[in-house]
Amino acid sequence: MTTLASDTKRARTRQRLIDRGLDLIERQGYDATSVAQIAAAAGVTQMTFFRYFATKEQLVLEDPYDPFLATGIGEQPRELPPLQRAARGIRSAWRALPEPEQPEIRRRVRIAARTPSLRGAMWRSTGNTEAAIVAQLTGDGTPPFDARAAASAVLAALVTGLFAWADGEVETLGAAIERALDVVEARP
Amino acid sequence: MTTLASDTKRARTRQRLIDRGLDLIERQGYDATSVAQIAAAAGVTQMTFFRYFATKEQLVLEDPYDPFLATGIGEQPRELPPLQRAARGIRSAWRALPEPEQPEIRRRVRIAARTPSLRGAMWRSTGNTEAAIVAQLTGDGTPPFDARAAASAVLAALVTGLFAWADGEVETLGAAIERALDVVEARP
DNA sequence: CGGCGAAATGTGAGTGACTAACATTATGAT
DNA sequence: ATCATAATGTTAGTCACTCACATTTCGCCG
Repeated sequence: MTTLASDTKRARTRQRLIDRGLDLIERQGYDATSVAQIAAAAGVTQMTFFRYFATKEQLVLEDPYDPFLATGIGEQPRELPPLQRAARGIRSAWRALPEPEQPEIRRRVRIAARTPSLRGAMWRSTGNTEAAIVAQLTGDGTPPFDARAAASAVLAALVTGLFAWADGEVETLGAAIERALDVVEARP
Repeated sequence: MTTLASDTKRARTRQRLIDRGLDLIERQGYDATSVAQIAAAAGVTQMTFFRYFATKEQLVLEDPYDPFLATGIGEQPRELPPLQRAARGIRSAWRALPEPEQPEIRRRVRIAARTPSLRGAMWRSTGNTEAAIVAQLTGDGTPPFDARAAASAVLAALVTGLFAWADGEVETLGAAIERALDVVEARP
């Protein structure tokens, strides 16, 4: 069992699928690019593609989200309503995070932003993060209904910010996130 | 051109597809129910199904949303931040609306809430409403980025409320919407 | 160094959503 | 009764995705 070498090969094949796949999709569009085509471009079979990615969507939607975003919520003052606690918590968690490698993420997000079917899928892919936020909020005593409403609202704003960033509307990923959170946190 | 009579037949076939389709899906689950099965149950061909519904999703997702929800936003005071304007506007538009026929909507929403692939599709199906809200907000002078962030956040909370209602967690549709808006509007 | 075993990949057949071109039936107005 | 048109059917195809089974690759151990 040669874990190291085979892991290396696995990783290489996987990366080839991603590189060739994103290339093709950027050139032709997501819907116009077939899995067979991507697999062929990576020198591999359709079947192998599906051994690495359960669906065609997942090639693009390596979710840029992270349940880690929820970790800052517990530290927020309890007097704040859940929406503010979530927003502030995410802001502080984000600031504590090292800048992620943006070029790859940006390719993916730009594709997702331009492909209607993927915009919906993106929403679904935030499921883990949403659950983590909800768990933090309910742990603080927020009723589940309110926790879910607040978590989904904050994440929706974040996704919107991501799309704006991928479109070049905002300079940096950080700026997009901060601004999206500003909108959510704004007080009358 | 017998518009009236043929429209009647069209409407009947369509309704048969909806009734039989929702029946089957409720019993077997969305993924386990094939279009061919639904069509057969409605005494019709697969091809005919697709002449009435572009996709299988659309049988369930006759969107319960309505761009009409955006109409109340213009009346909100300009000093409010966009998130509050959107939430208050939707609240007043909703109150002005006659109670929709809930049983049918509830069937659909319950199915959507239980089917992961449909949860994502539901998000996409709010597109029209979101655009209407964004238009209202930008018309009031809100920058597009902020308008989109606020609109998506409010709608996300609304969808969450809808799901809770379909799950029986909240008594009435109206209560679910009001409460979701409460969470979004809450001030620190 | 030669073969063993597991990981990686391939093959072939099948299902189900969806599309397009073309043929057929049904229906209501004249 | 007839005729245009709406409604439906037929057939054949593409593409995402699955399953069962066969084959290759490759490091490791005797």
